Amino acid sequence: MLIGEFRHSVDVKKRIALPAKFRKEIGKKVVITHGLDNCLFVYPLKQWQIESSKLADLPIGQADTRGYSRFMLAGAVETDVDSMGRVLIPDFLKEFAGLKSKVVVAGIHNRLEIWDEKRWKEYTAKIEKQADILAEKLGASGQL
Amino acid sequence: MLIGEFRHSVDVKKRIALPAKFRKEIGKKVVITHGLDNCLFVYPLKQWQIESSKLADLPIGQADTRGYSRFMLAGAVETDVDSMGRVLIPDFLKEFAGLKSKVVVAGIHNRLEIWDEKRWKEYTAKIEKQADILAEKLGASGQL
DNA sequence: ACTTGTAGTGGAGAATTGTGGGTAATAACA
DNA sequence: TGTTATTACCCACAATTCTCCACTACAAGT
Repeated sequence: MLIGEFRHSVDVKKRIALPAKFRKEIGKKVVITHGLDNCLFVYPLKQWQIESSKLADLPIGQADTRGYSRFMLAGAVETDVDSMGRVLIPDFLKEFAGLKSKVVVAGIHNRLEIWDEKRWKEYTAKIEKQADILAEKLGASGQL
Repeated sequence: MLIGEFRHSVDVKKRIALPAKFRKEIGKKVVITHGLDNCLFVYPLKQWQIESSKLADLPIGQADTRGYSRFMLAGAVETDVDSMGRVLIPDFLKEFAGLKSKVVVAGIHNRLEIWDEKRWKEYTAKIEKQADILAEKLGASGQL
């Protein structure tokens, strides 16, 4: 289970160090792709196979699902983790997520998320305020 | 069953000693995460697995549930309890809960809660006044 | 009341992690 | 084919984190 929140920086060569805690669980190959809410998703290769097959099963007849699969699949890159536990972020993904120098790497169950630090702060500030309401809602609808 | 309320302090290295009473029941590994009402939840590893599997099942397609799982999962850290029964509090959690020097560690059934002493006093003062009203409400709706 | 044991706090040394840079290899263009 | 630019791999340093040990204070039992 990948959990936790870590602050790292993008170096001049567009590399981001993955937190040491995650390295064992993640392995040597990962897939980085467009995430939701302007972040990047990083899946361990194994997990990616599960996720991408879900996308493959979506009906091709609907414009919405077509668009969504393109968004996720075409935006995906398979990358090696280097010997120091770092991954290289392609330009188009770096730009998509608006990554500046400081980023946040967050573990969300079976994936990592990479956020620009500023956006992360804004997002979490918003969520914190709603957390109790959300908990209430999810509880009421039996999802929690 | 974890019950009781203990006063402790955060040392210069952001460590908090867990009450000796709880150590056996808690074990060597715990997960600390964002709690509701600005405190931190501390789960024994076993209990966490139960809680987190609920979160893992939430749909990724809804903004609400995405936000809530980020709040709980990215806000969580798995930590070892050191040989003296202490846990390390990461910066972002310490800040979230507004922990100063003095904290309160409270046992709530199957988890611990860590509160800043000042906030705890304010909160309990408020709740004490309402306790009979709350009991009434819960009784009326058949929950108690 | 004294002694013994346990619990809470603080500090120092050691190991690990994060980040930057340097060199070699590959690719592209002239 | 030679030269340049970009990418990949590896090493080293610096800062942070972890682990272990010691001291003090409170509590309990004799």
